[in-house]
Amino acid sequence: MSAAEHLIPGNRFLSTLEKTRYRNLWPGLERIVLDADEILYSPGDAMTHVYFPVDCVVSLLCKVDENRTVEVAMEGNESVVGLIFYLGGESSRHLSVVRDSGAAMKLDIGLLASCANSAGPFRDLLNKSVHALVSQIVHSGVCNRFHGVDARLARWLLMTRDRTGSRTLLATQESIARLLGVRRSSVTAAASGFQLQRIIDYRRGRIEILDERKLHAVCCRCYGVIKHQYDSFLQ
Amino acid sequence: MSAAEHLIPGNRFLSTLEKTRYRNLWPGLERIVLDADEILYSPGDAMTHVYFPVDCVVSLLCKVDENRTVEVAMEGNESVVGLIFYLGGESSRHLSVVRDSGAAMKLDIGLLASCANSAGPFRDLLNKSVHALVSQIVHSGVCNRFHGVDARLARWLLMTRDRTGSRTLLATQESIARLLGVRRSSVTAAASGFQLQRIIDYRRGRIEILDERKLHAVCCRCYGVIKHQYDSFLQ
DNA sequence: GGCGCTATGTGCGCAAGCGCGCAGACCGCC
DNA sequence: GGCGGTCTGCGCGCTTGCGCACATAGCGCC
Repeated sequence: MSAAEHLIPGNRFLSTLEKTRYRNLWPGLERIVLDADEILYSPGDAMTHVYFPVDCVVSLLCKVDENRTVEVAMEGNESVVGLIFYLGGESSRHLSVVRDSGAAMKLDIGLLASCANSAGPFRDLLNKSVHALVSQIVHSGVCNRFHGVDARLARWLLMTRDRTGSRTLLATQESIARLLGVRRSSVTAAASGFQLQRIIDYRRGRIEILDERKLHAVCCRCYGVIKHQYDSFLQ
Repeated sequence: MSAAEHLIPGNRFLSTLEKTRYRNLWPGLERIVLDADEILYSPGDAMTHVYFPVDCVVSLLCKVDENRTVEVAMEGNESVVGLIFYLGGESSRHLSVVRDSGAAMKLDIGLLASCANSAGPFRDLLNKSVHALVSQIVHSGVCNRFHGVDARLARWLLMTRDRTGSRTLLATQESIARLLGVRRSSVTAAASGFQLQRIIDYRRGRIEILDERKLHAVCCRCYGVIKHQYDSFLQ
């Protein structure tokens, strides 16, 4: 079984690339499993690989102060993790951590660089991915600044759902609060409200989305804007 | 007089590029003056040029709602305006507006693309510029979310100062408030405090920085983090 | 010199969210 | 079955910043 057959239902970047019949990358792709809380890149670390998530979710984090580290972007099956911070040199300046464990394709950064070296569908897709991630970062920042906790929690749930492909998410209110940069009790309040409206159901670190339509209604437009950026060029 | 002689004391990207003896770009560079409030890119517009600011300042803006549009990044002599949003295709998805009028070098995007097509110092610098801008966007977002108006105003003043090269800035409290995404009276309060401490002096749209050291003390670390990203690879 | 526009100063009530602390509830495990 | 750790519910006072409105002051212009 070739690498291609593995990844068709997996990472959307690779699926899209496949349609262009571009195959230089495939011999270098290795399927692995990423565990939760695994640190992919840490500021100053040499970057040796990039990752194409299949059903894991990776958080791009930014340290605020000694006890706060917030999520500035969420990467999953639509993304190439590590790409953007590879641009500036061999080392990362940012922190990427696996939030939900799952499968991913791993690629040596040397092969990535040599394939990206010449113009073509691969480089085009990489550029568009950078663009989309930047848009996500912009809109996350704006959303976190101007929208209430309810809307942000809804966006977070929907974005996570899209990336794992599952209506059931594993996350405590405490962990969500850390990522959103709010108090745990603010998440409790929002989540309790959602529970009452039968939008979600949860118990001890397990959240189930019951009514996606209502979730969209609570959510701000940021979700749609971010999603559209990816959908516009990915399969 | 060649283009080179013009730009040595001007745009830091071009100055840094000049040291590598890379000169393919120069025939295409045209010195122009950008006026305040000029819109360089608007969502959906075709992008035909990029700009290397000399002493003008360009705001990258994001629309929040009908009556709010906030600044997500500030670009000046350290930057290549338009680069990042050119990556994803021929049209911009974001809004770039000239905030402070001044000189800039203008370059056709076709020439940019053909020069960036082959590996070399130019492409390296472009990549690092993208990286630095992304870092700026990340830290602006975090700063706007977690830090008080005082610290953010101080950061904004220092960043603008760095880009214009002048201790005197032209901006009303109203315009600053719109960019920071806060009420005008919040800016008034912060600015009045600074005035009392003899950090700045202002009158009707004209702000003078009196004591840069004190301004640094009020400011959060975000300023230094963002600045370091650029200083680490630019002359 | 006076008019008018625009920039700045200030006050008020209000809402969201913070930091803290504690109580209760759930679940795994021995 | 009982214990302990973790996750969730909730209450308290407090700070920051919002939205609005109105008063004053500086500056350009005729």
